[in-house]
Amino acid sequence: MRYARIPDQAVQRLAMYLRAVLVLQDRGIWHVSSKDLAGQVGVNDWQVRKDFSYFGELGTPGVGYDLRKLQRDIRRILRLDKKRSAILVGVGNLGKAILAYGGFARYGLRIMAAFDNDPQKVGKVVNGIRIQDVSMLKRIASGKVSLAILAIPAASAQEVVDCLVDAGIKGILSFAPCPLKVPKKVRVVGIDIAMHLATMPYYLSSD
Amino acid sequence: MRYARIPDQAVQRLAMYLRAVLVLQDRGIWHVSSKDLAGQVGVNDWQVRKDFSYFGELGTPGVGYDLRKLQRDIRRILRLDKKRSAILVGVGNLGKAILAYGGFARYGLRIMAAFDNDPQKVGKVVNGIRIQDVSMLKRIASGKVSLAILAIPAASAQEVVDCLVDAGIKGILSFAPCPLKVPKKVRVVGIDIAMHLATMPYYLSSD
DNA sequence: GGGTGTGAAAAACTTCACAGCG
DNA sequence: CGCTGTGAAGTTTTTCACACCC
Repeated sequence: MRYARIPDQAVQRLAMYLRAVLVLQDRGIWHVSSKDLAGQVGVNDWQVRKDFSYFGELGTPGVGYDLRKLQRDIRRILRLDKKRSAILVGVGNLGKAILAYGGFARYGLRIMAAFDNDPQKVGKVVNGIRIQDVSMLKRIASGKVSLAILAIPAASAQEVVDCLVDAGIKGILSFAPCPLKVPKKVRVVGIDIAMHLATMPYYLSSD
Repeated sequence: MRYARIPDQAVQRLAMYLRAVLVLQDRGIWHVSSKDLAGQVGVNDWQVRKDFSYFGELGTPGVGYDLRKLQRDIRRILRLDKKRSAILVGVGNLGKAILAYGGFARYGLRIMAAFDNDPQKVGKVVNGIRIQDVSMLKRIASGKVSLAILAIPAASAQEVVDCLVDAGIKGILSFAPCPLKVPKKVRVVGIDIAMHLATMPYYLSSD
């Protein structure tokens, strides 16, 4: 079963396991069982083992998982074992928050450039990064950067995405509240914050 | 099949359909087929029809969907047919971005209070909302507000969540990069931005 | 005994194909 | 005829139970 198609959700959970591994290691823990890890993440122990089994034998029967090895293994699987750069397009409130956020580093990710179309903002430096005009997007050294974060309004999103695709970007994390059209080779993950809040009332038991 | 258990994913897509309906209506369109709507959202036509069929007969055979009726129906299904208030906890960069964002209104949602634990921030007014101390969370009129947005670091997240649960909050949209423990009756949606970016390299075909 | 790895069963979700309505 | 609504088939994902290893 090891080389069968792997569920997307298993990949998502793998990232959650990595997050948990880092937390446990910070606490000085060296070793976990699938049950411990499951508890930390909020899933079942057999789910953890099954997810891992898609990728190989990561633990030791009767013993559990060595956190150092597990961290290395998950990083390798998720291709986070080398440092990667991303660019940010849109330095509004959300864009600034993303630039200021230090949480990417632990996954080996770094924002190395920021773009905006507002002449007022271009040239300014936010968190050590000089904001460039969006017209400069065309000049991204293809292959050097494969990830982009999109924090712009829906109206201009598709236009910018087309530009990013031309520039050779392979993965886009978009906060624009709209669907985006890209070639099949490009992966888009859309996070529509308002929409996420909007689905909650459905689940509210009463009221 | 109408009253069987409805897939979570169908509910998520329902919100996407609503988003698309609003866009189409803005364009002056009054009427769509499942195929048109599917194209707008990026799914298949039969998926649209199946999703709708979980909730009733929303369209007219041979004709399609009336956008005004469809909007009303989806709003009713998602329980967005009355205005709701949410509170925000954590007025850092991300919290400010959320306060400034105007996209909640179209779903009938409004942020009516903001809280932070930083004395420097308490008392200040951001986007017309005065920031209160987190200790005031206890005084949220239970039942008046059932949704909360959490934009705080992982370290204090669980503590604040416990507080929110005590205050009667039923749904939490969390940007804290950690799992949260809540009673089963409370719904938590966690968005870990860095983790979403971190899962992308896995899917990058080359490099 | 304690704990992993995994085939097989069960459940959930998606896709299909077509009856039937306007 | 065009398009919806939906049972049934097909596929994916989760859950289970247990063989097997330390």
